[in-house]
Amino acid sequence: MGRGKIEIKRIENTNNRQVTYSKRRKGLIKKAKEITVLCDAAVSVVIFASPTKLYEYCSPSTKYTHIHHTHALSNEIKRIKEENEKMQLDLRHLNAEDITSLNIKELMTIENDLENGLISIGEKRRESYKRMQKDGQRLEEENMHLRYVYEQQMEAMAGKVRDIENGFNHLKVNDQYEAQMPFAFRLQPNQPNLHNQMLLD
Amino acid sequence: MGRGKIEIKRIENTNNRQVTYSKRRKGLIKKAKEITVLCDAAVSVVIFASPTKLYEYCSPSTKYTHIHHTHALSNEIKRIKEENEKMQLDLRHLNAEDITSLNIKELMTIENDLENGLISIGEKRRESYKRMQKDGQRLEEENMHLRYVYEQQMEAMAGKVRDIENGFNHLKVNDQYEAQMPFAFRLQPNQPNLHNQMLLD
DNA sequence: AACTATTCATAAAC
DNA sequence: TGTTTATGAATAGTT
Repeated sequence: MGRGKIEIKRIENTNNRQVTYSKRRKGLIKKAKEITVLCDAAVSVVIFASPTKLYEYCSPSTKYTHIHHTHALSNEIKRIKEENEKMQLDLRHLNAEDITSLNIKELMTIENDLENGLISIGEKRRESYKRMQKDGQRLEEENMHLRYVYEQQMEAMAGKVRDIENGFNHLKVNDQYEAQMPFAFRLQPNQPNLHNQMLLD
Repeated sequence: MGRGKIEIKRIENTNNRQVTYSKRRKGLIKKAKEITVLCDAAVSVVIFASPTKLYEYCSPSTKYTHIHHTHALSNEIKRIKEENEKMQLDLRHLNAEDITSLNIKELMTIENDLENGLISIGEKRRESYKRMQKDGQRLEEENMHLRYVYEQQMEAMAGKVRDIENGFNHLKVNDQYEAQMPFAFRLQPNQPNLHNQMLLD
């Protein structure tokens, strides 16, 4: 749409390319805003123009969603890791002490059996203990599954967020662009462990 | 542009809004692609139509980092999965062996302790059960929390997972996201009386 | 940066 | 949902 039809391929003339970029960038962001308002959709548009210029548009709901998700995901990942450590400690604790405790009970049961001629108590306790452990295992499995699926989310979400962040870092040449960077696409900086581990390859 | 000029405000008629959304989404992404090619710019467009439907466009230049970080994250996921598997093994070990780990030597040792009045059996046993009960409660609470927090994110991001799996540079135009919702979030009723079952004596 | 001829996107209708 | 078409919007080339 213009004085003549153009083929969609890279505009080799630098000046023309810049001019077209400015015009189309403006148009693109205008249309993003329009669809946001007209259709109640959450839209984010991020444009990196080489070499140093960035323009972006985020609808308010997108911004909120991204901030919320990013923050929530970071915290949840951290919490889950801590929880894993705790659980393992608990498990070791169970191994170390409860077994002994159980053995004591068994002994006591046997004593009781010997004294009173009863055999049901020990069996009852054993069953109860088994059931508790089974419940624990079931819950662990359930949690693991939840985490697994959740991690797939993380993969998609955090990867994308980080890409954009890296893209910004890569292109950024001064603080002006830092200021332009949409807050929505920054990972929360208070998760250094998460950050490092994620970047390990 | 169209049969008549329209004001840029939310389209209240649901059907009209949907139609306009489809058309303009298509147009927006087309223009994003065009500016990418024409002007050598990196563009990312993400559109949430509803919590469950997501469309995105990433220019090829943003693809690489995306893939890289997705890969990096999958390693982290792998690590966490292994961690969880370990825990499960520990629990199985507890189930399989500890119940039957009573052996004569231990019995003799404990018997000896009993004879010498060194052990308060009842107290130890109560502590043991209490701890396991607490552990079960904690796991259940965590489970509920995980479900609560993740379910919302799942709904919002399930489509994105599909997008990542299928490739990064395509516009998805099907509406199968709901059907592809992970099974983890088809909630099954938990055993409601776990705590009661855990109680003994 | 403006202008404007032209193509393009799309609102309404079907 | 898809197709058509009249119309307004976007913009390529010009100044």
